[in-house]
Amino acid sequence: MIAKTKRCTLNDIAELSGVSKTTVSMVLNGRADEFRIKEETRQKILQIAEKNHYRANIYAKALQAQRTNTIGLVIPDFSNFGFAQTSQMLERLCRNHGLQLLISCSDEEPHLEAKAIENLLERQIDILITTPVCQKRKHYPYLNTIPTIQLDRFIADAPQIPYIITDDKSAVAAMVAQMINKYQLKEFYYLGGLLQLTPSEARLQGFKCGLQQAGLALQNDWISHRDYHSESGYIMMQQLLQRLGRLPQAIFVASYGLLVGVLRFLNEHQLLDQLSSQQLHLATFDDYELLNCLPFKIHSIRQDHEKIANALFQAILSLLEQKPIANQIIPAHLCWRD
Amino acid sequence: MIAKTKRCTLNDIAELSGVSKTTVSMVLNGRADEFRIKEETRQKILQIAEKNHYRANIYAKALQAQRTNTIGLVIPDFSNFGFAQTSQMLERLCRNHGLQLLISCSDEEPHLEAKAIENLLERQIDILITTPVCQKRKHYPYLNTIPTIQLDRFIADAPQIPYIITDDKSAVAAMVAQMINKYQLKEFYYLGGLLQLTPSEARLQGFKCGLQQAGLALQNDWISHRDYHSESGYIMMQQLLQRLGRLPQAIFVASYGLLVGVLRFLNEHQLLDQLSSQQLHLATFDDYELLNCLPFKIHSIRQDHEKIANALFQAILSLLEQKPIANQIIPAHLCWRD
DNA sequence: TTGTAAGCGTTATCAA
DNA sequence: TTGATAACGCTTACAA
Repeated sequence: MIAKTKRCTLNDIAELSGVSKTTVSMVLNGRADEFRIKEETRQKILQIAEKNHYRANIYAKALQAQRTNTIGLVIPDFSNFGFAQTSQMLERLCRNHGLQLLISCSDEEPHLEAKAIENLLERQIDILITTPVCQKRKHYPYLNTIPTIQLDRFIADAPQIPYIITDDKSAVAAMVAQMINKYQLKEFYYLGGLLQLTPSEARLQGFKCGLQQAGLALQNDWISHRDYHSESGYIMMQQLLQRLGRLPQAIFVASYGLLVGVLRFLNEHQLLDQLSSQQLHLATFDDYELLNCLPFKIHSIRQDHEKIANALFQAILSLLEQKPIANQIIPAHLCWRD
Repeated sequence: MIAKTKRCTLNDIAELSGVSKTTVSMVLNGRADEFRIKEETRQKILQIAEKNHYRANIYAKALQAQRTNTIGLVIPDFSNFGFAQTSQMLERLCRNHGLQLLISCSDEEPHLEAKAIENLLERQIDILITTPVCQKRKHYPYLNTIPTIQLDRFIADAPQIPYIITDDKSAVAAMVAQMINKYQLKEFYYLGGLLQLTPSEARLQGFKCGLQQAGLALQNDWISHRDYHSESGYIMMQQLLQRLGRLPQAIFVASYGLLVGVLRFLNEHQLLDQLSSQQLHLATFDDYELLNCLPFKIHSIRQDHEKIANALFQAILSLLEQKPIANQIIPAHLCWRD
């Protein structure tokens, strides 16, 4: 808005058409039939509204309807391809249904997350979708205040808050077990991210499961954990190599970010050709198109962001109708590159 | 909001404190001094508001203030790292200043763009930031209605609408010229995206400039153009190879998406080692961390998304104060990998 | 078939 | 130092 030619309101249209606000409101909301507005009046109003580019003021609407048709979404990171995909699809779905998605970013920082959520609550969002940064319910005092859906992760001690996540565990287990069999692996290392996040936990569990399924006994020093920055991938790879004094037979990396660090390390130490010659078998969680463009094969696990977005949207619709929703665990796809 | 325990309003706080709405409003807006509200009253109100988790209804506020403190942003693609970065930083800046950024996505489709913008206008955004998909002003009839900033591209026949873009031309020219000198190039091919977009045009101009600066005469068949999908990179590379019957000496690729296609082609045809052995020199617009992890060197150009976001934000502030703003052309950085 | 009036939660103006 | 009231633009009982 901001100064400039004043917007045209319901009242303006009413005056121009020589009828009352009520009539205009009914016609413009497609309830002309319901109230048996004369065809002639109807046409006139429609025409005048059209000509004047009338657009209802949603703030007035929200105020009187006591509902904003607005959904808040807090993700850790825009530049994370997966969250970007999910957000993009969800935004489209919402928009097509007259809902406005407000996207914010926590940067994995508790205080930024708190600020983002506080801001969304101020904006009277009808529903909150969040990827919680903290693990305890006590960090989220507003939880009873607003219908909430957890995305990608969940708070351990809030069983009544529904979540929509990827089935990390099954996917990792399947991939790990199959790799062991296929390559006759005698050892398998694991580089993971922040263990307190539920997906990290699930991926690690999947890894252990996979070993078990394939009958390979887990050794203590196979598992490393740090955070999800690519730098951590670099460091873990470096430490692993120092410890072993040689390249391991196989490594599962828990995220693409970590993989980038691992690759950078291997590249800087001229070890990438060990990958090409299959001396080292690499697999990663997350899938990127670039993995198809490398002179070595890295298997990957692709989350189904479309399904996730759809599930989120269905959940939104249910909540808006006050219906309860169930947790959803969306399968992931194994991408084999041979 | 959606049913649940009714939110607490100004009125509620007023009744609880035994004063009028006016007083509460003044205190809660930090204007207690201005109106010389008694310290005692002040404290009581603050306390009661605090205890009841009072949050002002911004819809009521917007309605009465005739201004929404809301900024609309339409980008082509969330999953594009650059746009994601810019959006993320801009969102943070806006939020920290009490502005709400509404992010939408056009998918490079004119009709989706139109819908997204229409939706934002309905939401009474104060300012629109857009990456226009179409080239003619006539596709954007609302342009006089709302203060607008163009991001990354601009419409040719709308010189009065300010834009903020990267200095593609200079960066490409510098990189191309330096590569020619460094590698003693006798030929240089160019794979570009949709020519009607202003950045494509600028990058191509930069390429031509670079040749000229280095004294290399442009040949007709050096330049190919398609859209920005990775598939196009693949196809252009394929056609180039067919045409030449050999690998060229050097190629500049106009975007990371195209580069992915090019690499996929080279990989599928076992040509990547030509890259490692510097038989083929590759450079690309856009910079990704993964380029540091490859067993071959690809030079790149990094846009300064932080500067762009900051420039956008400054422009927003100016426009909100009704001040005019100037076009901005932000320098890019050359990332050499040797 | 259409109009009147109240009310949604704020803020601003003016009065007390 | 504080309060009453109108207004923002819209929807919806209820009235005509």
